[in-house]
Amino acid sequence: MLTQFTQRAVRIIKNIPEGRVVTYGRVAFLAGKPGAARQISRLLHSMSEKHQLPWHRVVNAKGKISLGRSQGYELQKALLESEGVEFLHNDAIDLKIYLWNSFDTVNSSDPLLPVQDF
DNA sequence: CCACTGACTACTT
DNA sequence: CAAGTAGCCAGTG
Repeated sequence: MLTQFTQRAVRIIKNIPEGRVVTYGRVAFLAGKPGAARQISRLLHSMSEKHQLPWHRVVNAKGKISLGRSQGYELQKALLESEGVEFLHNDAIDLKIYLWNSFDTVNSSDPLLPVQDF
């Protein structure tokens, strides 16, 4: 039996558009449990295959990939780059450009329009 | 029920 | 910037 939080998180992750990313904390926040970022990683670990989640579109708050080299770092980076996500010199993604807010697509003609943080 | 573990985060040194 | 700390809470045993 999955918790409501988990179900919401799964739905949110499945809605991340191609070429955009979200942070663990953001997913937790949108799922109703701010600060429960760690549960998202656990969720991805155990359910990404079963629910066909775009797990590679989830990165940490620094805009970096949290996977180790032996855990799929290269694969995640390759998948993101194939969707058009660009990495900076320090292997980080510019969240001002690629972070998906779930709200910024409504009135935006440009999907890459920078989102404001608050 | 208790203890422990995370692909995390924000805050403080 | 690096390192430490304290929250976080679903799974697992």
